[in-house]
Amino acid sequence: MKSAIPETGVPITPPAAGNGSDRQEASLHGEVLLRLRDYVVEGNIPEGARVPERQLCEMLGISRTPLREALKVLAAEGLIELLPNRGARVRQLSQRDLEELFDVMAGLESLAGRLACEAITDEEIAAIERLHYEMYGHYLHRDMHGYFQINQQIHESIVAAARNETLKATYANFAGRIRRVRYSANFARKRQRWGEAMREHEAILDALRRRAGSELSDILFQHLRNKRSAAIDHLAEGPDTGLETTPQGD
Amino acid sequence: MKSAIPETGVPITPPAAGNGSDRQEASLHGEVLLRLRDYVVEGNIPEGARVPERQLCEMLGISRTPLREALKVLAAEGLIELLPNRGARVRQLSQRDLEELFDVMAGLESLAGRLACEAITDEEIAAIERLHYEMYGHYLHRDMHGYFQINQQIHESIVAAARNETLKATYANFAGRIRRVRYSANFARKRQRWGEAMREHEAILDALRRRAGSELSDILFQHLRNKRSAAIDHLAEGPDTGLETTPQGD
DNA sequence: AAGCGCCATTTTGCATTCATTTTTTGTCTT
DNA sequence: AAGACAAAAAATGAATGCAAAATGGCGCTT
Repeated sequence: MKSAIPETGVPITPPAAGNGSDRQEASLHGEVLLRLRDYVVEGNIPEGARVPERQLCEMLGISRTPLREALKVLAAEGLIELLPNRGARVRQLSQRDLEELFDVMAGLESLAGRLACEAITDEEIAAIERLHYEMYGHYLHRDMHGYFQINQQIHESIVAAARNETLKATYANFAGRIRRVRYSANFARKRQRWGEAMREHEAILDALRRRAGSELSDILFQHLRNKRSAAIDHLAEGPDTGLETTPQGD
Repeated sequence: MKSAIPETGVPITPPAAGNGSDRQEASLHGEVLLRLRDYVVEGNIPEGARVPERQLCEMLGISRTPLREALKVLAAEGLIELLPNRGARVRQLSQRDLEELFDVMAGLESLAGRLACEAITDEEIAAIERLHYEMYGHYLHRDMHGYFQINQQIHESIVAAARNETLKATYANFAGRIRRVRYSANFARKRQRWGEAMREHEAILDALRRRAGSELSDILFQHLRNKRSAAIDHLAEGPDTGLETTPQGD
């Protein structure tokens, strides 16, 4: 019995207990869903690894019914896949899958930019500008971790400015799928892309200030497309060289 | 006991029976999922209506376990919503929700157009041209039904040409959510939009022939945006006037 | 007669149990 | 010793059972 799951037997906090995390979810299956999703996204389960329900039940301290409900949802979200009679496995993403995901993400951000131009306030733009300069600081200090942190915040700000909850939820879903790969592959952006990306970000800000919707849409798509190439290339080459590090990013 | 569901007690065909529809799905919950999704999308359940599990079980001839699994998935897909301890109801879409959905659809089609330009073959373009002329015929004959049928095929062809299964699946999901509203509201496009839409379609074809990705992206977004206005306006005014008819369409 | 509160019924949420299917293990044959 | 077959063990899929919450109805109060 080789368990694919590293033992972190932390049972679900009883519903009554003060929920440390502020997201309350009365039902058990809801709680399980949130926990399992994070667990998978954070890469705690190896790709394609078999995940016996029983083991997850013990780990979460629940019965199989709510667990199976959560698994079905995760499968619908594209994080895992359910082979009939053969259990759930973490979805293995081919290179092609990743390319597709990146392109859809690019499309969503592109849309977000276009919509943002219709509704964004000057204050929001100012906030993004501040983030931009903060990121520039990280860039100058060669602080990749800080850089990607801010980078992600910028992109999320744009999505938020689009004023479209449906888009936001969809974006979050795809971001999760990709993040899962990031965590496990621990891949980095190329150094050489750094300066380029900074310039692109300036163009993004510029278009945003001018509320140039379709222009921003174009820039964002290309920006993400470039990232896609870098990321995919890196994955194809194999994991980290040790020269660059990154925990997560945009 | 007022049932929200019109009685169409057609139990699920036993797994052994020759599956008339070619989509085979061994597991019961999978079958239930497909059936229920169609059932909801086709508008058989009134908006916001309460749907007792028991009743659905009888209708489908199964026990509650697989049904509940299917409900969770449908909730994740956004078709229904599950209130804790208070059952499932068909998701009620506010006007704002619809606007958001249309915008996301516009973004997805816009992306599809952009990607399609990278990979579409001359044959595929020729096929779309044929559809276009066929649609033009329906337009001349004032045949709205035929018109929308072909219209939908055109948009689906573009999505198919994008060569992105992830995008295609996401597109299908949102299309389902919107179609549900279409079925129940039975709303129509304005007559006045017809000519305009035809012109836009010609521009789409033109950009596609030139493989002008970002241009096509722009045109498609605007095209869908215009439709959005027409559709939302119509919904706001209230259902059909009787002058125009439409079963479904893009 | 209208409003409020209590109790019965229904319904949901989860655990447990049962039936298949898959996987593993052990043995036998060659 | 290697491969194949068969039986045992385990895992999945679905149904049933049980506790808690919600809905509805009834009587009571004012």
